[in-house]
Amino acid sequence: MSKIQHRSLYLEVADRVRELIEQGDLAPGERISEKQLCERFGVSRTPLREALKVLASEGLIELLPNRGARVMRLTLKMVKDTYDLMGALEGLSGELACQNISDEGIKAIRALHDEMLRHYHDRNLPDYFQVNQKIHEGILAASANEVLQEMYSNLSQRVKRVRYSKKMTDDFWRRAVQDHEHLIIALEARDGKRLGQILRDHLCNKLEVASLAGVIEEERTLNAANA
Amino acid sequence: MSKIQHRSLYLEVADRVRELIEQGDLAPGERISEKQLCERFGVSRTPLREALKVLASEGLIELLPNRGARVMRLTLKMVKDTYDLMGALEGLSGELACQNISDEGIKAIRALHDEMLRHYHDRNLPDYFQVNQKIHEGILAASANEVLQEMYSNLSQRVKRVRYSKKMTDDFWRRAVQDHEHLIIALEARDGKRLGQILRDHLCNKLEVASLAGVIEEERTLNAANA
DNA sequence: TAGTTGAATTTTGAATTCATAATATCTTCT
DNA sequence: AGAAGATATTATGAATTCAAAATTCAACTA
Repeated sequence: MSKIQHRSLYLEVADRVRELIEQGDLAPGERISEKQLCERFGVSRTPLREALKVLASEGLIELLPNRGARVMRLTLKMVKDTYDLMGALEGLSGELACQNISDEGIKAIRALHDEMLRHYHDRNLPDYFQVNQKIHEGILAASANEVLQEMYSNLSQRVKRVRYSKKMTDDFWRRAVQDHEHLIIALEARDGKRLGQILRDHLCNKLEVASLAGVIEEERTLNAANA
Repeated sequence: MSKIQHRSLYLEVADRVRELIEQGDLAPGERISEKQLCERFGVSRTPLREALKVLASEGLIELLPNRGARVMRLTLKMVKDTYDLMGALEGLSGELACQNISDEGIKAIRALHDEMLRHYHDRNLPDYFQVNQKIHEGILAASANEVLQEMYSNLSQRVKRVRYSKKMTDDFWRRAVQDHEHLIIALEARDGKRLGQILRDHLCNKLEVASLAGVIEEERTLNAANA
């Protein structure tokens, strides 16, 4: 028997709009037409507007009084600030993970780490990225701090759509892997302070930001045309 | 001429409900009646429900499908987790503040610090608390990271209503002041790493949590009666 | 008396309607 | 032709209405 879980319409709508923004179907700075989205989703304006309010409080869109909604436009500074914050949160997750993670949990992360190394040696960037992310998510989960996880995923969502920097110099990559070596050592030693420090300093995020300068700049000029 | 700033009704309502929760007029776990609040505020259900959705996404209330809203019930773990997070955020704010704060800014914080010391020597707890908070807010503002500030104030709001722990042992108080001595030294030396570390370890929050165990426990039994 | 069933009532979810502010279109005039 | 102003259209803000789910409460059964 299937459990009948009737989610509210506005949650469904919010999810759909999040997808549209993430996928880029709704461009940054683009005006969001209520009627258009209503027709697209086949719902009335009431649940749509509720969804928009939620998305605004999540920082994904902005609501201009009497002038509708538009997709939040990311400035370079905003993205930098967000990554700084995510770094701090990861640092905390490291400290807490060391306190709470089980021996099996550590083994699981170690396995991911080894897998990641294989992808590194194969120069398989996509798989490397994916496993890398799994490691960070694993530590986050091991922190056993739900508020932390909630905040992190909100921040992550905000900048998700600009995470398309696929260029990664060999030097940066080597240093990132080096960081991860230290990371796994600290984790296995359950050295929370150390792991926290490593994660805070981990250049992964900053690297992405650096290579993002172009992307954001591009957006800026595009939006200038729009406005 | 007065600037006509017509804020949306739902924002006004959200503010009012936040106040009610903060003040304790709406008790944790208490069911929120839409009709009742509508009559109280003199608005229709539409803006009220929009406000409730926003407050839910802020973590202040929870929405049960088809069963209305209730004020979020704080567990001891939730509060602990939130304070851990706030500590991490303060740590980051310290690092960033050292990079961005002006010499005048440092002087201003120093002035607050000295004022706080006077209140400490006078054993004037309320004023001590207030100035203490101003110092932390000042550092936060000096971080020049708006995303950070936004997130911090959200977390702060969530636990605001349990910040009524007025008992403070002499020993704890002495150590808190000691922390602040180190804090101001690190700030004046613009030693970001150090200031960050101090703020993360600053026991102020943990102290409050410790003394909160009672309050929350009390709530738990109350709610058990409700449910 | 305790527990269960089933209407009556209340409350919530969502669509519709109405009012008002913003935008676009059309005159009119220089 | 182009700018300024008036009018029409459209979009948003908020109240109202309608439908469906939950709650209440009385009657009934064991």
